[in-house]
Amino acid sequence: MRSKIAQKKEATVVEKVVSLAKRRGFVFQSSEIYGGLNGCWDYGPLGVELLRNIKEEWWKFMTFREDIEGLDASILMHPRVWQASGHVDNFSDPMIDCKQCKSRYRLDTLSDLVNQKRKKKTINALKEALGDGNEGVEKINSFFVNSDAEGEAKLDDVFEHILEDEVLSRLMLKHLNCPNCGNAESFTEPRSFNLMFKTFVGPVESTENTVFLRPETAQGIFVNFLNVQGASRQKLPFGIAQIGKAFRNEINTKNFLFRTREFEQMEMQYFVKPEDDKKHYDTWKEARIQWFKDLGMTAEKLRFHDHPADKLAHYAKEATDIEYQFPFGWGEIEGIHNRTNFDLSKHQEFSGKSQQYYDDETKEKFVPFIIETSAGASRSFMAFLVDAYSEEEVKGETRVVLRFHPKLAPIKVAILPLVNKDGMPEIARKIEADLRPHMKVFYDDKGAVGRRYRRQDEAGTPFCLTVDTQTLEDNTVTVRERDSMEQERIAIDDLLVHLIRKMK
RNA sequence: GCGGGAAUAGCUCAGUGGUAGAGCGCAACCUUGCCAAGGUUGAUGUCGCGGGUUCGAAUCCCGUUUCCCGCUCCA
Repeated sequence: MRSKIAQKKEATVVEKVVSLAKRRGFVFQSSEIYGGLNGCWDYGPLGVELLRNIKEEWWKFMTFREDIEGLDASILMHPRVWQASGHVDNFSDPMIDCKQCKSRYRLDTLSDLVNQKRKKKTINALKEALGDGNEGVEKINSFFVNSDAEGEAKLDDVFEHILEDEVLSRLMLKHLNCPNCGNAESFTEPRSFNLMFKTFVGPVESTENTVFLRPETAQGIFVNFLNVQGASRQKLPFGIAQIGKAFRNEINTKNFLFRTREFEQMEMQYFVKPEDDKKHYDTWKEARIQWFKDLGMTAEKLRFHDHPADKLAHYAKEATDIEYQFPFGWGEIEGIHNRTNFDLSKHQEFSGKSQQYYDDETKEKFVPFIIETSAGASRSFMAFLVDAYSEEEVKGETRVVLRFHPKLAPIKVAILPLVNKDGMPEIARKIEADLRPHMKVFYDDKGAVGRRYRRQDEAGTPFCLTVDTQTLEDNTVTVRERDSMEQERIAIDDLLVHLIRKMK
């Protein structure tokens, strides 16, 4: 158990990182000069490099192999896609909250929590409040008359009908006490929590022109399954990888980049024979956590969180999250799911187009199973950033270092003339020009060299090259390593090879 | 969506009704001799935003936005 002091200290780590992120140009708040936009963030000069490097490493990991193809699907898709996927239906349920005890209820299941006696009392109270001859009362009476249900079920039926009526449900909720805490008049207005952003195709804002910003990139892969398979002549098992933005109209945003309304996903959907699902699921599960470790993320701060069978999503047979221990607690950075043939079957059903795969060996047609690896690029960014952040005491001063893996570091090498004279700047500029085509470099000749080192530490630059007096004599420079602060002398001619080797 | 806290220079913060401040950072020039510590000069604020009270508001009141924490939610 963590103490309050420990929690407080941990909380400040996020604050420090947010502060550093802004100061050094990793992350800015969106539309800051207008007061910001809730849950949206912009990646600055260093941030965009880090994010690109993360995505680049993922892309190479996924597609530099024989059995995975790349894809970049449109963000806007046919609205039927989201009906087939279940996103439209599953997330349009109106909800209410109890202001007293903070319980949340789905309006369509609220009836189950209210007993007969209470229902009767509530309906009567509603009718009384409306008054005789009122339209609403007549409507309620017609619910009774038209209900096919018998006996007690009839009351349930009517109660549910009232809840489904937009006007009557609001009125009835005023007479219904919270099933949990029993308080009266403590419900909020019913609200729909559809997580998808809507917009319109074409200039007319009408229902039939409504499309959604995708809430996940996966569906773009699923609907292109046969296109990709045919074009690439792949055979099962094979995967499709995609990186792209997705949008969810979250109720609450939270924890810096962790829960945002616009975010980026790195998804790879692996299509397999149904009987091989377990094997591939296990393989990908291990491969994905190893990826984070190989890029320097602290192994002790990574774990699996397997979803128990009774809490699986409607499409999943088996699921796990890769979680990172953020300062605010464990949080998912990637999900690995066995999605079965749910998605392709649904699209087959809704589109009327066969999504079956023909196996030449067994001469069988079937809808493949899908093993999904779905990583959050934005969340990974935050995890890598937080994980890299460190402070240490050096001669009584605090040294702030971002210990990025060299592959992820926004700037790979800083080139520093020790002093701005004796021809050192000229040599340093020459080195800069030679290295720049190969990697992101930064030239700095301002102020004392120690200060320049520290500035690079804060940006996470793994190597600093310093041109000094000895350079003038033997054409070597010092290569200063970020984490150890140790230096070695390397001949200028060997620099490129040396650095590339160091960055592996 | 509910409750609590916060918002003043790029960052960290002081400023309880009377001229907008400090440290660090940043920029220019000088000086340099390997880990943020020399010198000189300089820039930067609608005190989150909008109303109100007041002769006068960063300060008091109301609203609002954003961030953080807790609850809730997270297919």
